[in-house]
Amino acid sequence: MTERDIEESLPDKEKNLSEWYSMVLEKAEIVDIRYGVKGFIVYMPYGMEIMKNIIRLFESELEKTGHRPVLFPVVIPESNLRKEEEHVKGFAGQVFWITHAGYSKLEEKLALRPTSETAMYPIYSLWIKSYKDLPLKAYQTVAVYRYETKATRPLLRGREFLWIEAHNVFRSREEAYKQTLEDADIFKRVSYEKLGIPFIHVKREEFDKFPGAEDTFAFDTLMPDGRVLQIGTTHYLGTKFSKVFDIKFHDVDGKYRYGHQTCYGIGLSRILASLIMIHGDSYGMVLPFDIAPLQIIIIPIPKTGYDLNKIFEYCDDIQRELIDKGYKVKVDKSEKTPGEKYYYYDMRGIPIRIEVGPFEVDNRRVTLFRRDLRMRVTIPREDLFNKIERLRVDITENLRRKAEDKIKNTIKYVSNLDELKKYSEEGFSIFKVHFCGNEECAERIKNETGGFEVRGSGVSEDGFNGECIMCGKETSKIVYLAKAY
RNA sequence: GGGCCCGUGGUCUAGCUUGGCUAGGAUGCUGGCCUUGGGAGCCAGUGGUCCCGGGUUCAAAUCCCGGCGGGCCCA
Repeated sequence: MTERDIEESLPDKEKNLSEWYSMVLEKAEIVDIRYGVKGFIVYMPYGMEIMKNIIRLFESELEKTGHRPVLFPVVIPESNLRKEEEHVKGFAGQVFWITHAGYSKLEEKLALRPTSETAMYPIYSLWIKSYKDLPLKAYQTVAVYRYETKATRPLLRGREFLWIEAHNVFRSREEAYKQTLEDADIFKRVSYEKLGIPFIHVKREEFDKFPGAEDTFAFDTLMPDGRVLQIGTTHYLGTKFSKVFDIKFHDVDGKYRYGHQTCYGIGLSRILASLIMIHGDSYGMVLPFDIAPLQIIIIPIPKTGYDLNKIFEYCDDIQRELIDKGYKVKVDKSEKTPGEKYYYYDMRGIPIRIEVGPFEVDNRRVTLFRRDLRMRVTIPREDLFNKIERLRVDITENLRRKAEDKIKNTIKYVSNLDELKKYSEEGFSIFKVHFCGNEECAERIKNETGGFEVRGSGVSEDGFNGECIMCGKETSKIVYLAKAY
């Protein structure tokens, strides 16, 4: 493999993440931020193609695990939204309300769903009669609306964002709890394995739970600036909502019981943002093979005095073979120079490029370039398919491994604030500490460490006895601390 | 929540402090020539509610007030 010095077209991602991110979104044509309403953005075709591929992966896993698709209305009557007390309190400040229609004022205000519990559960109550109707597992892929008061940022924090929400009902607490683990497993199979986005799986502290939940579990990933980003959550709701919305079933023993519920949120917009920021480099995006809307681009390289059609035919032949094998392949025959095409497809993260000029045609060879490592190799034409099969796996694995090493190497256990400060200055950005569980301590930690937040305790991680890093109280609870988006 | 910066053809931007010329440039786009192994070059053409509203003034992209939108930093 060879590598040359090539002019970069973006600011250094490590030094100036914000600027880098804005430029990639624009240059790679992911989103258009000029819609003109704060917190609302337009997904451009290329961004939406990637998004749809991400969605397909999650939906496929959800359906494999018995979830069925549904679509509930975007509007929620005020009276429904207000039924579960803690839930309302949690969202009250960020609900968009429809108060008028045409020339008249609505008798009852309608909320744009900030999340769909209160839209779905009244209907769940009608659907569920018997234990035979359980478990009920359903999901929808929709946009939700939250009037964010913090600064909005494209894909990271919007007032409208895409997610998948699964809402399940079970006979028992045990079954529901098992579901929260299945949710984590789905997240691992897609986010980690296919997208190469590693995450820490944590149980949020009492004071940090989803409004109305008994327990909240979250998936936090790491951004290149050392801050963590919540990209998914799953909640055990217990019977809090089922009691309020009357979701009860006739059990085998003839008694009526309330369903145990879970809900699962997959932050699609944020996952796309993570994908861009975690894998990208100074030439733009780098996409894992399986979700790239275009996986292989073939660039013909004309030469004066050499029959261009011969080159095109060679390209077409390669394309035909690879399409037959199931890849997404294009030949760019436009009249732009090869160099300009390289920049274009690099920016968009196309995993593999094939270059075909007189040299390749005359010697029955192909030149391959892999986007993730930016390396070129020339191989015999017959070896192409096998090489691509190998790269398909290698590229995604390489991206995943790099991201995983990064998150693993930034986690450090510390037993006091001085240590935290010291290691933080040395570049560590996620800390494990003993923590008593009190919100006051969490507040003090945040204030005294320049913004490190309690993110919760690692799920299925072993603990040991120690003292709360803030108040010194004896505890076996260990939590993650990190600065967060 | 607090602070700072910004808004000019499709895109990026000069001009604004010190009000006054046909709003200048780059890029893109269209046509042509020439070219093509990491963003080529030349020629011609195309493209503007200077974010919105109000005010000051003989005169506002420029000054003042308000709004909307975007970005950055801090909590």
